[in-house]
Amino acid sequence: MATSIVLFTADLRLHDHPPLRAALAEADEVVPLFVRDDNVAAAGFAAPNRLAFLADCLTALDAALRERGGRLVVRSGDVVDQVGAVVAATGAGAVHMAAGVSGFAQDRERRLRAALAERGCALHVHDCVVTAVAPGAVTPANGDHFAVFTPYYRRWSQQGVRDVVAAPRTVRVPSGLASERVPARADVREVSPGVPPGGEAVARTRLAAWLRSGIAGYADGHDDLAGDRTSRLSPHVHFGTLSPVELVHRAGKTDGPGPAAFVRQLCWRDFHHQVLAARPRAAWADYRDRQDRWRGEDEAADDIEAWRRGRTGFPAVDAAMRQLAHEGWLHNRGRLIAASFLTKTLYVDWRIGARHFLRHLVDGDIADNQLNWQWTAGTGNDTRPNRVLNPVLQGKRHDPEGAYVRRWVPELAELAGAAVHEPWRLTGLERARFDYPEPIVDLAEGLARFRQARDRS
DNA sequence: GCGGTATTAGG
DNA sequence: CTAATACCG
Repeated sequence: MATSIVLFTADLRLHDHPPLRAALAEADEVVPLFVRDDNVAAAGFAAPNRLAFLADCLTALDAALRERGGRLVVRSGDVVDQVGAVVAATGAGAVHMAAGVSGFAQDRERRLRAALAERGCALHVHDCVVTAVAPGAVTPANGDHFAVFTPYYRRWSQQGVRDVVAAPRTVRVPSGLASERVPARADVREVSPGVPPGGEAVARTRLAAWLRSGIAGYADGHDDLAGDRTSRLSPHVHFGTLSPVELVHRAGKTDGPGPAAFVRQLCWRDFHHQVLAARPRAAWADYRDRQDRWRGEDEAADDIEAWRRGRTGFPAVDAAMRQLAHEGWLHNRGRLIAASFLTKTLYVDWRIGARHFLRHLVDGDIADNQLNWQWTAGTGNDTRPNRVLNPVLQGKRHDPEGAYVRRWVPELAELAGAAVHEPWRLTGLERARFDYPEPIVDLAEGLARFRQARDRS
């Protein structure tokens, strides 16, 4: 009786799952395996908010497998050792998994391939599970990857995506195979209070609601901080409880600017994945070295601490930082404002900001987070690397009524309208009533510092 | 078919 | 300012 293993990583779903489909097609019994990989924690990647969401995803995956006659097998340790142990216990002839793009994922694939070859077990790595279009599937004429988004977007759109694969009706799992208890969200401590529930069922319900009543307004509404009119699907896409291929198909079914803008954002995600796949070092090193001499933890300790705590004195920045800490999620416009302020105005190393975001974001993704930070810092793929976002103007433009600031900065909740964006304009007596910090930096001085630093290069 | 160069366009 | 491509010798 043939047995295959499906190693789940960032693809915690049963719908549109080619590795699972392939395993079921070739084997009588399949081991759906998740390894809580020690190396993930060792790489500093095990943040409470993500662990809590991950626990939900695994619980839901186990439940969905049980509805189909199977179950999830959970192990802990080094992923290569654990897969090897399951191969030894079951005599499995093949392991199926999704391709990853990071240096971590590429290394994991290499190590698995070598270890499984010794056991006479095949490793099948499937593309288009984590991304809609595989990294390297479209390339420029002279190069291994696209460095500018728009040409990539054109080619990506022409390329199209593979068909959606149906979820299996039954999954037969070998009996007697040891598994740890599936982790529960309650096991995780120090989770932000607003972290949403995870899991494929929740994700699919949310997707259906988004397609029915959210996506049509996305082109107009995506930058509206207070309106909160984005999909909020990013955690589900990050953990793979939603398939980007399925998202492209289902969002693309309807015409109009909303669906097109949404699919374009999915393309941004693939774009960053193909950059990182070709340049894994860009996770922590400048994609383009612009000779920046960023300020670090020592030189800018007070500024960095104020930024992290949401006490910079710039309401739009502080609202964003507090939303991040509370929800483990942040509106995209809030990410841009907070990141531009740290890197361009305070001239602090983008890695410090990227690390803080990774500590909190449920959707914290090595490709998207790091390359978006590089984009903002001007070391990445922005074609205008010197762009600086003014946090006051950004606040007035994207939160014109000030409702977003009042929601997240209660010290300013009594101020009406757009006045919340400039609390320093109040008279001394009024200001004394609000326990809110003075701006930690003069925007003009910050701009001058940045220009001076960049002009040296 | 290649390498250099002009053109276009870019979150 | 520069990637990507169209163009040309």
